[in-house]
Amino acid sequence: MNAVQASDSFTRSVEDYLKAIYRLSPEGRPATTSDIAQALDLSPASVSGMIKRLSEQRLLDHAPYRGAQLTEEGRRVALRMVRRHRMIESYLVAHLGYSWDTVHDEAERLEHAVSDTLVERMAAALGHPTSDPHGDPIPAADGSMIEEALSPLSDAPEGVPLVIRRVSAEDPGLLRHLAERGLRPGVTVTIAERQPFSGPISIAVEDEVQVIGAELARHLLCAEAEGMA
Amino acid sequence: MNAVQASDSFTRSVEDYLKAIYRLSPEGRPATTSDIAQALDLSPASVSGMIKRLSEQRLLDHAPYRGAQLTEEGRRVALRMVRRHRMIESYLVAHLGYSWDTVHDEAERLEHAVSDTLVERMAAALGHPTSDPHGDPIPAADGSMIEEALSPLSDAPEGVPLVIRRVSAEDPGLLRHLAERGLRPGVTVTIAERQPFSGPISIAVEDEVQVIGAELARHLLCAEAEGMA
DNA sequence: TCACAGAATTAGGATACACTAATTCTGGGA
DNA sequence: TCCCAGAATTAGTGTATCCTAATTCTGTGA
Repeated sequence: MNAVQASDSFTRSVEDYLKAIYRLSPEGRPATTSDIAQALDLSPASVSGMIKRLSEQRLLDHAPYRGAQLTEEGRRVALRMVRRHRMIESYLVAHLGYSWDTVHDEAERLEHAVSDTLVERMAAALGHPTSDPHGDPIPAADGSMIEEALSPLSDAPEGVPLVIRRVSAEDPGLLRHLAERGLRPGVTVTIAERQPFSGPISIAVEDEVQVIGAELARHLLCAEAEGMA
Repeated sequence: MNAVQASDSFTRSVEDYLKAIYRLSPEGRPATTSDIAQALDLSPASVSGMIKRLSEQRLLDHAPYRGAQLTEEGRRVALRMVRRHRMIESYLVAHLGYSWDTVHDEAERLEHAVSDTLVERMAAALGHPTSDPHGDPIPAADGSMIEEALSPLSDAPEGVPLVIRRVSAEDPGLLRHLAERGLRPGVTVTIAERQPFSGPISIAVEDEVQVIGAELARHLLCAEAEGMA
């Protein structure tokens, strides 16, 4: 009862830092102080201070001027927050009438307040989903997560049927725009024609042809449509 | 845009103080520093300090050594917290499998994190209930609340059919004990016999006769059973 | 190789809230 | 009326987190 955390209670700030660092280190590479500061809208000086404190608590590994990366324990906490966030989003959309463009902020606050019990009750009510309304994978309670390799629609070849699996965006306006066009996870699309130089892309979406910008297409992460069943 | 709050965001501590003071001033009489300290498990010195700060924010009226009472604004905030707490408890019991003895702590944390939108969505999902699983009245969104005059079962006359309306207790063990005996809001009971000197009370509960202590009976708030329909 | 721009850290302060210890006030008996 | 026990407040600290300003480090281009 010494090195081990009393249980699992961290301040809201600590949870936010760990989650941000998790998001900023895709391959476990260290996250920089300024990236963390930008992600959390704090000054770099504040981030330096917090990194030092979190290192002392063995939630981060940190060599001065070399960025910070999560320890095993830090990663565990971060993944728990990600699970909470995505499970809460899923629940609010499925049972309380939220739309995917309005659910983020609510989840952002609730994730710090829910108990593990509540998260598991929501999971059960949803049938233990493995992805959230944006298609982002939900880590399992043990921290494991299945990450499918996906490519942005902007890079996909013409003529091949693709399934939108994830929509990687938080901006409500953008999400609403996509929803209005039926561009959401699970939908099958085929690129009809792509203009060169990152120009607009014509896509067939469920019998309709739409033209979208390359910028938008970058947010749509797809897999090749297969028999699957 | 000066005396008026930016919007409606207070710290968790502030919300807890206001809620506690609300509960401690049934008739708007000032709550004492030591009562607040006891309710929140804080030192009286800390409470003195916070009372001063809340007075400056015009959430409390306070004359030194004379206790604190809510201002109109303070009362509004307190009632909003009470609504949240009771609505959350109702929702968790109705939709997420919580029992009335385990729901309090979860609600205590969530009430600081939910948005008004979420509270109203839960209210709608529940059909706008006016009381929570313990029978406590839920203030309306505008702060109005119907409080029925009730008397404890321990004081009720023999032979008169009574409806349990509220169970005023938080202790999980006590609540479980009552639930096991079918003593919950909405149930009709009749006192068969009362022992003198605060002795045990025999009651008929839905065709069964039970004997409970006067202490327990004090937590059961009842109204006379009437036609009602 | 070395200076310098930009990144990171340290220094020094502020705020919110908690605590213990010391002090002050209030109201009720003698 | 006056004293004193208990309640309340003030004084002085500590922790967590943020900030701005000053300083230090790192890596890159000449």
